[in-house]
Amino acid sequence: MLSHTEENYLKALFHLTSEITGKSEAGTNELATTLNVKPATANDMLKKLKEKKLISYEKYGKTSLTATGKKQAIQIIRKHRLWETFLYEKLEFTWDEVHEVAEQLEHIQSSKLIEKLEKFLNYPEVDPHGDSIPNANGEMKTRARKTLTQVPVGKTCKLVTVKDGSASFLQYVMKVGLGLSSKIKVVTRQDFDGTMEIEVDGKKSSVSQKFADNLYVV
Amino acid sequence: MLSHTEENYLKALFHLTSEITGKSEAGTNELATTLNVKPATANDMLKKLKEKKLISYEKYGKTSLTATGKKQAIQIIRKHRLWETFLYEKLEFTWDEVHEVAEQLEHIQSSKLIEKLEKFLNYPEVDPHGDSIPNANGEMKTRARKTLTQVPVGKTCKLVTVKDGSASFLQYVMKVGLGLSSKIKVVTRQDFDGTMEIEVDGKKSSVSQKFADNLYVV
DNA sequence: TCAATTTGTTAGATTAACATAACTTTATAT
DNA sequence: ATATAAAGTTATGTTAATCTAACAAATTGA
Repeated sequence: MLSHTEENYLKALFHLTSEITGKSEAGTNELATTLNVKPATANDMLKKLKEKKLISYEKYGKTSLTATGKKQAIQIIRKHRLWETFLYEKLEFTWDEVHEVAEQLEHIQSSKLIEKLEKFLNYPEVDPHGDSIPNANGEMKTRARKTLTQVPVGKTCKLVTVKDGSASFLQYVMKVGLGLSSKIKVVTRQDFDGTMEIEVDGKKSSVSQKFADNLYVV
Repeated sequence: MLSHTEENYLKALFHLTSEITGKSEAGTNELATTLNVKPATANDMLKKLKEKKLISYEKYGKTSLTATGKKQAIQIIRKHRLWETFLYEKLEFTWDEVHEVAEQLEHIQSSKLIEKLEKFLNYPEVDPHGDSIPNANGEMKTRARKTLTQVPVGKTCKLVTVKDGSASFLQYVMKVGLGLSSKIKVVTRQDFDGTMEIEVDGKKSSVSQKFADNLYVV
């Protein structure tokens, strides 16, 4: 049985070494920063997690999760995302409120609880941020999050979430007629600077690449 | 902000000094026993809680909650009971499974969460064990509780809750075919030792007085 | 009433998770 | 190539929550 703190280290390591970041190892300082602790503290924990065979770590080297460690990390992420889905869908939390509470709920120890919760939510595959939810075996549809920038001309996609959640950006998004689950058709794209023409509910708009990079779609 | 441990002490003190137990103070050893710690450990915590003005405590004396401490304890109990209701009603947990998981969930810190959960459950007044759920202001309907022992022969009553909530007792209760809201008919009672014959869903069982004393009914 | 039992307290250790300060190793930049 | 910066480590200390062992106070029962 892992402590809350140990679980948080595994989760942080998983995120720091995912496909999205592109890296397969993380540094001690980097890890300490993401967990808001001092490097010395992280160093202590790395030794402990190595002892438990959850990470590969050598003095002055980079750290990565072992197969076992990764498995455990995925289970925590599974719980986190299921709770986020619960908060969003059943308790009327907004997308920006779910994370903080899910950070606490993910540490509740009860396999029955998480299985029943998953069933109650009707086996969702994606959380409110559009991240896919691993199943009980840790298998995860790697629908790696895609931004609007990656959608080919002529195709239509659905808005899942935004990367930058600032009020100013959200207002801009709404001005273009977009909301959660909006269908977006990519009409044209300039090779020069990535500026795109998109169509939402029959309404055409021109948006910059920076804008498109901030929209996650499926 | 209280630690999980501090919250558990307040909760234990509340239960040890409730109307049901009849007492208004608790001893150090008694408290230690219910929390599964050594008296020395409880003693340290009592000093700390006194410092925080959550309990009244004097060296070699008995302990009781202050108004502030009681208020906090009730909020924890409110959370516990709402989570139990959620597990029972929404996640298909059985009667005897809810407590253990609720012990963990009750420590989640988020007033929004508990308000939304209460709304989602449609403002329940009673948890799956029949204990009333305090509202956001800490107000609680104190229903006069009657035990099965007090029901006259020939009468039928409804099971509301149990006095001893241990898993082993709850399993025994279920074995007799009893569940929340079960109708119980008292068929016979021996004057000698109080042993009763009862009927639940047409099924007859013989139960001891001790057993009957543990069942609250209306 | 006073010796025995129960109850409560103190002192001193331990463990997990953090910190600071001083140090060592590795990376980098001209 | 090597001085400097960045990254990582070690030693030491703190706090919260636990323990054991020894001691002190309060209760009780003959």
